[in-house]
Amino acid sequence: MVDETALPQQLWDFVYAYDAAYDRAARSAGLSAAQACLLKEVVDAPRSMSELAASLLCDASNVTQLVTRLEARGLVRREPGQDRRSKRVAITAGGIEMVDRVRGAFTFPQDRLARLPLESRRELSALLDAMRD
Amino acid sequence: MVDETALPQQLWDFVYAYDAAYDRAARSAGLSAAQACLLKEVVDAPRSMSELAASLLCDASNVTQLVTRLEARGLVRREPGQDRRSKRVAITAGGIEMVDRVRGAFTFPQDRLARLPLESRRELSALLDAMRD
DNA sequence: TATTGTTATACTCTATAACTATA
DNA sequence: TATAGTTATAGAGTATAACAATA
Repeated sequence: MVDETALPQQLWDFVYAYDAAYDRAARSAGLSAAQACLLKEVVDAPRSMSELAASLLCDASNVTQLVTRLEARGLVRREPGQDRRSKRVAITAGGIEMVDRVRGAFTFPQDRLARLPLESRRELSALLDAMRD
Repeated sequence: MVDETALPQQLWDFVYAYDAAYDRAARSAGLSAAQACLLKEVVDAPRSMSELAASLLCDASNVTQLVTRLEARGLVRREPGQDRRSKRVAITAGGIEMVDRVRGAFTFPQDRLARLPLESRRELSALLDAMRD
């Protein structure tokens, strides 16, 4: 376990800025970050509601609402699943276009990263290096 | 500008997991992530409402509500600012204790990072290295 | 009984617009 | 007029609990 004290405050700042950048990209496409995340999860293959809850780290009832909103906009489709209880969420052409838009709008928060003290960037690099082994 | 296509999907996964870890830590202390972030901003020195809006990257009206909730729980205090329009948000002893609790509960999502392909970790390291110069 | 998903509900986050008080 | 902050409002994200249908 990596000690928390070894993590520079600036690493959190970087994550925060990265997150905000993603949020901006999603919003520029007319989506919330949560909606964009869900679309990304189903862009390659359909997923069941429970699979989505697991990978999005949220409750199933939340997925229900997210999917309902996305379905109302024609970006995903509920399809019958394996047994008659489960459903698969499949992306539509419109949904794929949205994913592409978000990707295109995303810009790496280089300015924030560049503002990190040398020391912090070194620490982060070292942290990653240590994990290679 | 760093090209978006150079960023591995796994980098986003890492950021996502890091963010979720912070959220868990905050919740284990009975705070939302947004509340914990605000407390962190005022832990060293009082800040005005508008300063908080700027550093939290959100609207001032949002800060008003966050501070109102935190103040109701005795974690921050509104103090008179420079002129009679502005206010400073100061942390209380209870607020400091909360920040410490969140810090103590935060655990680095090492498992996720360890799951990154070597290739991705190398790319991230390289990205950081390149920015040193 | 256990699992999959939904519904009802409540709280928080967030922004926009309109507002008050002060500068 | 401009600035700091608040209030009113609305939409979205989120979880808990209770529920229906299926296994």
